[in-house]
Parts: sequence; C-alpha cells; structure tokens
Amino acid sequence: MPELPEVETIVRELAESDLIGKKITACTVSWHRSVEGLTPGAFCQRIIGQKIHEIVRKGKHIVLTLDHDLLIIHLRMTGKFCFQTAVDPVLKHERIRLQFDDKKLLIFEDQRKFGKWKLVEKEKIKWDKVGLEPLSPDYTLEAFRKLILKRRTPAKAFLLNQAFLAGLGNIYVDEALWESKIHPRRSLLSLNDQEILRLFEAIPKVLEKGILHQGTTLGSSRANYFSVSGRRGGNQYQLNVFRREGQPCLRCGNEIIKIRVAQRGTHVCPHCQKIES
DNA sequence: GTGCCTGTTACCTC
DNA sequence: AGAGGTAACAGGCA
Repeated sequence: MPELPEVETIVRELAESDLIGKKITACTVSWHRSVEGLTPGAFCQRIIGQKIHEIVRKGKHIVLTLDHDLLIIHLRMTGKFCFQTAVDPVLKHERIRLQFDDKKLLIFEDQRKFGKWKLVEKEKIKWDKVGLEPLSPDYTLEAFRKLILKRRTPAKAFLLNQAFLAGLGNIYVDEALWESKIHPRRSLLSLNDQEILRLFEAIPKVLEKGILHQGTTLGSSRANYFSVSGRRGGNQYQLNVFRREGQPCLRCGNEIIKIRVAQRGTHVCPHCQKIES
C-alpha cells in the first residue's frame, strides 16, 4: 500500500507531531513477527529509555533516530500509525505500541502483518538495498541513465526494484509509465534518449503530485492508506491509469486495459503505450 | 462457501 | 544478473 508519497506524508506528520525529544517509557509487542531480528522482550528492553531525535524517510522506510539506535519501520502493505491514549481500547490489528513520557501512545496497526520494525545501531546501518532517491539532488539524468544502461529488464520490473530507484510501487510505476508513454513490458535496452528523458522527468512528477495530494487511498476499508491523523489521501482522484481499466484514456480516449507484468496487475493505454516503439 | 485479488518484499531456484 | 515462483497474511469481492 504505502509508496513514497504515502510514507512521506506519514513522516511529515510524525515529524511535526510533538514526538521529537520525547522519551519512550513503555513498549508492547502484540505480534512478535512485526519485530525483525529481536525477540519482543529484547526489542522492548532495548528501545525503552531512548529518546526520539529525528524522523525521516529513506525510500519507503521510516527512520527514527534514537539515542543509540535507528528505528527502521517498513509499512509494507497495510501498516499504519495512529495516536491513542491509555484509556482507548486495543485496536483490532494493533501490533506494536510505544508509550512516551507525556503518556501519549503511538500505535502501529497492520492488518496483513507484513510490516516490520527493526533496531539498528547507528554505526552499523547499511542502505545497500535502497537505491537512488527520485526526489533528491542525486537524481540526475546521468545517474538515471547509468541505472538503465545495458539492462534488458522490462521497464516496470526495473521501476519496482527498490535497489535501483527507491520509493516507487505499483501505483506510481503505472502512472509514470503512462505519463512517459512507455509500455511496461518494454526492455530498457529498447528505450531511446527521448523516452529515457520522458521517464526521468515523469517519475518525480507523479511522486510530487502524490505528495501534494497527501497520498493515494484507493478503497474505503481500513486496510487502505490513512495518515497518522486518520486522514484519507486525495491522489486517487488524480490518477491517470491506475485502476482505470475499461475507462477512456485521459489523453487519447482509447480504453485503458489491465495486463500482468512482473507478476503485478498493470494498467496501460494500448494506444499511448505501444510495445514496439 | 470458493477462489481470486490486493498497494510489498525476501528468499529460493533456474 | 535477472526472471519467475512462493511465502509471509487478512479480508474484500464476484
């Protein structure tokens, strides 16, 4: 569920909440596999007493700088946060709760239980599986071309791979490919300079639009994306292809179709995004 | 009820 | 190196 724009929205809300400078005074893990690498007991023992100094996004990861460790959280499909007070009931899909020195509770909910929290000593952190950040100054046409160079992988598989580019998921990949008029099955080798430039420009464009609209919330169920304050995103009303199968392409009027690429549901305009270039 | 689908990623084999 | 399959899970939907 949450891709870069949704994670960014959450991180901004967390960073602007009053968590910075707060000390963790209690911790409850109610699903042991939400914690990676440590038993729930060891995890709680290590995190209690540490203060939160900074909250940032790295690809789709949420990174909280504590006194000694980095707390790295990946929401995967259905992870979300909310604030509660001690008198509120335990939520149905609650997996982890942190209590702070002001008695406030940060709750981690995760219906499908794929989300992960881990503690890593600051000096030992490695980000080798997190690729180029499309919204950073490092994102240049040269850097982008270097990633594409000599690869024969389909464009969609490439964009989904976090080790190359960090932060794109199924929604924004389909949007970026539609925007740049590239078929998701096109081999990177087949892309000409003009197409590479269009793709290079489309990626930050669709991500920034997603952030501007505070993320994409597709359905109405609680399994969907909600910000920390419980707000829905608005980007679902701005999508050009994703989940628009059977509807007219907003650029040419032809019908959007849904196919399967890299084992993922994939939305394309067969007229704008031709497989042969 | 049954079977298929879902926004993610790690891990395995080929 | 890269592709394809499966698994981790719960629930919505036809």
